[in-house]
Amino acid sequence: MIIRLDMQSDVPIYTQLMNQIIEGIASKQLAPGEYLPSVRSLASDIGVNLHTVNKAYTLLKQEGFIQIHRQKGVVVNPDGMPGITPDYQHKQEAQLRPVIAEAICRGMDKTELLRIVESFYDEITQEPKENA
Amino acid sequence: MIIRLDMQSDVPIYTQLMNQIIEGIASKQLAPGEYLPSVRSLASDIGVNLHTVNKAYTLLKQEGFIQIHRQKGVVVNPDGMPGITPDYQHKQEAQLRPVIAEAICRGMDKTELLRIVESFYDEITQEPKENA
DNA sequence: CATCTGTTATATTCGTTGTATAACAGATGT
DNA sequence: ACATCTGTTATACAACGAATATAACAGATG
Repeated sequence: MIIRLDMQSDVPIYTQLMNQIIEGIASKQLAPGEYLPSVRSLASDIGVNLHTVNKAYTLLKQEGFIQIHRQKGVVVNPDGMPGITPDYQHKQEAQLRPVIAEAICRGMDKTELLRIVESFYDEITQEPKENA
Repeated sequence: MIIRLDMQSDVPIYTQLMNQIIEGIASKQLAPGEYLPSVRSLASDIGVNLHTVNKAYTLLKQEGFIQIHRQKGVVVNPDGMPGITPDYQHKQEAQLRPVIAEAICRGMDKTELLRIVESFYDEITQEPKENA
């Protein structure tokens, strides 16, 4: 999978990494059971420190997206993804409300907003386009 | 309008302030032309520093949600809200994609996600419930 | 036994967040 | 005139987070 980082972004690198891996799983470019690069090789590939990658992996593990095996490496959780927990629902609400509120302020129609969300949903689930 | 701050949150205070004012406008608890408390009085009300409120106000002004008049105070933009600019669309995509991707990972159905977005949209536009 | 894996421990640099004072400049009300 | 309100600006400081840089440890593998 191709990782794109924006070093100018105010979004932390480890967060960008987490987001891209999660989107990779959502788009089935990464399948459960599939191995991810080691912290050291990924770090050197994308030109960041080992600890930055390790932080992303550790957080993804805590949330249940991946498993980390001591001397075998990092693997997309073969037991499936975490479900819709109450904690997750709260996090999702905290993320969605401000976005929706701003859309309303700017005069975005409800159907228009839903259309946008739907199109992103489709865009993500339709990829595995791996080859660009 | 009632401001609720979570001092334990990892979301910066000035961001929480911006979000709540934007949601206040979206829910019509705050109308265009309406005056907001001065930086000093709001800061003392919610128990934070003057500069923290000032930062929120300054950013809201830069984005066009409010106007700041030198010696008269801060007012919700009476000329209307900012529209759907390309910059805004990019920001919105950057905010939405990770949320949608995680929802997909966790097995959230498209119609379920749309239902959630719609219910938040309705919840915000249906308030002015001011009295709790 | 060298080499790979994740893990842990320090230390350092840098930017952001939030606070704390202080002062300035213009408008308003008495 | 004068006190008082407004936003604004300038510093300084403490605390934290992000990212880097080394180094070392522990277990598995070839």
